[in-house]
Amino acid sequence: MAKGITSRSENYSQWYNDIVMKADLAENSGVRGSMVIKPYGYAIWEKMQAQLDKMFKETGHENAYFPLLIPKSYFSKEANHVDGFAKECAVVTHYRLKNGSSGIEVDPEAKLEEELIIRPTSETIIWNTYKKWIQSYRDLPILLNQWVNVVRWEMRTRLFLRTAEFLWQEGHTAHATKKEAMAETTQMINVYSEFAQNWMAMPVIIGSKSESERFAGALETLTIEALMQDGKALQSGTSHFLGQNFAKAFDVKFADKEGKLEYVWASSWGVSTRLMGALIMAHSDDKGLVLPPKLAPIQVVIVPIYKGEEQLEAIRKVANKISDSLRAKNISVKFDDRDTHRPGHKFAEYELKGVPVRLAIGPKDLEKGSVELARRDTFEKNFVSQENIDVYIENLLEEMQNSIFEKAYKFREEKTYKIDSYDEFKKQIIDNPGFYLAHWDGTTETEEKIKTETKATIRCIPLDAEDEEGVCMVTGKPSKRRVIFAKAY
RNA sequence: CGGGGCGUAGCGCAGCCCGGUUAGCGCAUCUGCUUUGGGAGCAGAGGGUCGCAGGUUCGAAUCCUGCCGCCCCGACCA
Repeated sequence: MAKGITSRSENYSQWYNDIVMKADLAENSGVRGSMVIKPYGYAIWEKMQAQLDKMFKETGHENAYFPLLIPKSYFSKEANHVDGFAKECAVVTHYRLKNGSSGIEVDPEAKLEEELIIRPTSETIIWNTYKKWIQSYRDLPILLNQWVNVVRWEMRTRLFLRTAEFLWQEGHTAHATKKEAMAETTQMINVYSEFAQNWMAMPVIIGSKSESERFAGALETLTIEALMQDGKALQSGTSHFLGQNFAKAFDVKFADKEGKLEYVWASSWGVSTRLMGALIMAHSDDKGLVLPPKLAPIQVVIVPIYKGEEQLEAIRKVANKISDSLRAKNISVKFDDRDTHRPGHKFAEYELKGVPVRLAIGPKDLEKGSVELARRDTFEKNFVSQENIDVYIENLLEEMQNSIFEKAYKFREEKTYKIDSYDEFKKQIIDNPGFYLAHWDGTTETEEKIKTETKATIRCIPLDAEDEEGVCMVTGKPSKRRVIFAKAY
């Protein structure tokens, strides 16, 4: 029995919190909604970052950095964009403190002429900059990304899933044609999908957002949607086709080959530390975190079981040899020879932290030339030979990566239903949450009605959905394809 | 911002209703010995502005007033 982890069936959100805390991923800070990401949690994020960054660069993008503080006036330039973000902006109004009667206070003398907004996203400051960079079609495309923190003053926050300050990357591209900007938007949602599925072992559905769920200022929002173990959907990454909205707002024009002035076409795309939440909820169990091997900071841990210094030394020799052979294959290993904790404690701890493979080496193994190998995802344990164990583990990690994906995929398939009756839908979405494929008449009113009555929203209109003639489950009006409804985080 | 709950040791809590010696318990920490193939045992030790400010009282963690903070549920959202 895991010490102090609430089971999923008992209280899912408590289970989630317990994992985050007990696996040492993050904790709340003194500021509501702002979290401290602890070393182990940050190590996972770094692995995600490294891979995504590589994929961005492989698709021709470069990294840059734009400032944290954005003049308030920039926000008023794109009407939809302001509407979307105005309610959740942190605003800097002063630049100095002083000693007052009741301690340190804001110096009223030091009021800013123009207030500064702490970026909730960077379209405005970036397009203000692009204006200076773009004159001709020869300056295009611009393909930039930045890894930064942003602040959105959310009313209710949850570790990783929704925090007031979060880490993310935001890509911002500028193109000469609509076609190219659209292609970029699609390319990047595919990059996210590939990352989610191949690295996070998390199946996702690619789709476009309905108008009401679209990014503020976008003409089209593509999304990857994943299903969590409680049957709720998590939007895990988005890629936006911004049309010429920001170019118009910031007056960014370029001369095309004929010398005609045209507005620039844009895309933006991002994933955040919310992916950590997705990773946790997609795979973990009542014993703790389950990590796909490709994102595990420690892939193999070796726990010695010994009596006395002499035996530990003998085990250390074997452990070092195994570690060296694994590291030669780029597999991360930790030999935990702490004398302050007993083996059982360590076993539980590494299960909690989701280390994929655990080796235990004791006197029996020294005799037999074996090790005890336990895999985190299935809890299977067996004794394997020390001979060629590096090859064995290399294959095993790959198998686990696949098997974790398969499990999540199977779960999603089991929780995906076609539904045609609205009455049935209302009942099922509560009793048996999951992805519901239903016909919808395409109107915001119907979408709104469903949201009010069931709390379910349209997660996306899947890109690969087959055409299927049908009628809207609410209004009976004609529909050409099914969309995905679910309750969402 | 509306509804509910809670602030007592690093963490989790009891005590408060019904005021009364030195404010307890579990986990964690420290020391020592024994232990080590699934979260060790025993013995001892350290650690508190009882959220803050007033008030009532001979006496306040406990009663009263005000303030602050946090958590949960809703509206908002990656």
